[in-house]
Amino acid sequence: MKRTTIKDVAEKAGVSTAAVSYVLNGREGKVSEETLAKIHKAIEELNYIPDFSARSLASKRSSLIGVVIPQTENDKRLLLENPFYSDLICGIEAELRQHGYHVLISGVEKGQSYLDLTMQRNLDGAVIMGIYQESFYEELKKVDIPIVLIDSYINDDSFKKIRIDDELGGYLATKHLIEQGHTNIGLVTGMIRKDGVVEKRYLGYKKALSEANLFYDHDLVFEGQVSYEYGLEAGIEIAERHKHLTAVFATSDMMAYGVINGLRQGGLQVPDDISVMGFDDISLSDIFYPKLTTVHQDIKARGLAAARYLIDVLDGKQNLDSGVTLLPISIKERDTVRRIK
Amino acid sequence: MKRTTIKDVAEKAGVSTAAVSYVLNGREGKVSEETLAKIHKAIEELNYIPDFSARSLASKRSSLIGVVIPQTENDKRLLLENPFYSDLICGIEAELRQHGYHVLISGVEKGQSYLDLTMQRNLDGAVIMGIYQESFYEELKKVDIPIVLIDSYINDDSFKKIRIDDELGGYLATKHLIEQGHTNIGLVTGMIRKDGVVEKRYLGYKKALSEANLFYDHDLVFEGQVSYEYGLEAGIEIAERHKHLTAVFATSDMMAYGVINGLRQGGLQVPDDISVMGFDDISLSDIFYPKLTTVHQDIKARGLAAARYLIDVLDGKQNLDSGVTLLPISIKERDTVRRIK
DNA sequence: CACGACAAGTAAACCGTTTAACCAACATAA
DNA sequence: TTATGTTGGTTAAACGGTTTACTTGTCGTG
Repeated sequence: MKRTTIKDVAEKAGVSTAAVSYVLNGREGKVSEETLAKIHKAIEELNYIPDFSARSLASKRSSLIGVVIPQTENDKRLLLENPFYSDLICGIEAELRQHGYHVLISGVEKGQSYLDLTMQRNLDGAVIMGIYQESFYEELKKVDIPIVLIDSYINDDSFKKIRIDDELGGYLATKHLIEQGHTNIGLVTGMIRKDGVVEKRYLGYKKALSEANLFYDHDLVFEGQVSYEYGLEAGIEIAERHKHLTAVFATSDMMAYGVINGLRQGGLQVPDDISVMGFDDISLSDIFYPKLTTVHQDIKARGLAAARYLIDVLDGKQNLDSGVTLLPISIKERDTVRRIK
Repeated sequence: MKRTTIKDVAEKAGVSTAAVSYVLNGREGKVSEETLAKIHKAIEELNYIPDFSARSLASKRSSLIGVVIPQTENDKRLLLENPFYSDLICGIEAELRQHGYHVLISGVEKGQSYLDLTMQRNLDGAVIMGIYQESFYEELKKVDIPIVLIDSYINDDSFKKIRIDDELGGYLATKHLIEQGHTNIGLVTGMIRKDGVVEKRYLGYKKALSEANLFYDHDLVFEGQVSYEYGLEAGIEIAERHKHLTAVFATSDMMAYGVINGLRQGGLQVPDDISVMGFDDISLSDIFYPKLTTVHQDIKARGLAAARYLIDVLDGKQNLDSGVTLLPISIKERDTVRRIK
């Protein structure tokens, strides 16, 4: 069965294809009320559905937004099991769909470029989650579409960044623990890489310590993958070998859960024996028991902000912006941190 | 800067565009080793990246697979916060990407059709998660691409279904509780709709009860949204008004978590005061404390199977199959069910 | 009244690939 | 020898839109 095309519509309405195209694209002032009605009627009656491939070929606009999601190193699966990313996508997709855009998700192989995909598909914009090698960003700069970075602190004018103040977050979290009387505070964190989220949180931790005149002990920093599994490992080790700690700050909620379970395996109860503080306030943190005290950020709002930015730029309502949008954070007190005498 | 096209490649290699196209599409036996090498060289040197829009327009193939994710009814956000769906997507995306396909995710508005999107984007195939109105499937049948249903029990030859035996799962779960000595077993479940996953699990529950000569009491069936929130609500109510229950079977893990927390709010501890059984074994069930006893299914394998099927059909390695693939399930004993005397 | 400005619409080129149809040259079989 | 494939290639017409440049007709204005 042949596809209904713009030609059929034009014919039925007794106008040129150009006129139909104008209507489809909402060009103001190119068609009279009268022909507009005729065309709408024809579209309706023929049940016309435009072909985005053709549109994209002709116009270089695809109504397609790419979302890059970090993936595990070993198998190449998306890190979607971390609710932080699924929460983000929820916000992004909902907003984009309402504005006529569709979302193409994908991971990026280590060392691979995302440029290929943006060009192959004529992407209109992209949201990049996760942190990549420098070459990744260099490549990406070559393409001329609005791009939002979610996680990266890379200092490059080609990209919009939507962030929180991670250093402040790390600082507030640690300070909160200190205010509750803790002085031996361990840090469980991802790999501390320059210009990474994790590094900033780590710096915040150090700052709070030094401000309180507490000794920074590198042996209390447990550095590994940002994952539940590594948190578990660290928690077990802490329970076994670092019994003098009274609190642990984990730089992501998923790690904090790991830590809590690891501590429990090692015989320590949270918060009775030891306090744990998380970071992110993913949607599960209200569910998981004991309920996690953590640094709150509104993850869905962050997705929303990313989507809005892209939409506004693409609609011409906003100029390309290479700046940083900082979203607020706050300490969310729940049940895993206890004051000590 | 103008885009590098197949014409540039053809020119540089001194052949026709057709030859280049054949190479790009791996057509065997249309080009000699010699020209193949020339063309590859030209592609390499020019750093040529094909335009999928043009390809899709000309060939009706897009290398794009649509994945429909259920969304919440109130706001239109994807139900991605339910790890069941993110786990599925992990499996699907990884497999598809390795075979050169890309994944377009989207929700579908209530009452809307997915036909539009499949036609607009020339989708090569689709995976449908969630359950929709009949008209949704009717519409979808019109389009001539392989489609996999993940959740639906709809009996229609146009679709491939990849499932577990949900009734068996419900049966096994309930039987397990009965074997542990429970006789007053509540059911917390989603809306029981004909041909839905939830209904099958519910039927399994009833079957196990009647098989054990236990009385089925409709008052012990709590029917609401498949969500943590409703589980919470049900849990609270059970703790308040149904103290004689010794066990609850929740038809999804997320609901089970809600139930557990609701019970706790009502002063009941799991599993000491009451046992809880889940269904799905989402990746969090190993993390959440207490660890959930549940009906295990390999969710990622299910995603993988869906992706594989599409790939095989599209590669011509397999015929369209309107049958059902059943994946195995088993009872995963963890810490939320306790034997009673 | 002549002029330009504007509104409404059209014709046709173009976007980058695929692919059906065709062709030449050479090998093979009858 | 002639018909018959096969191999390796080309040409050019789609595919379904968008958009530039152009044509009309109408109106306001000096």
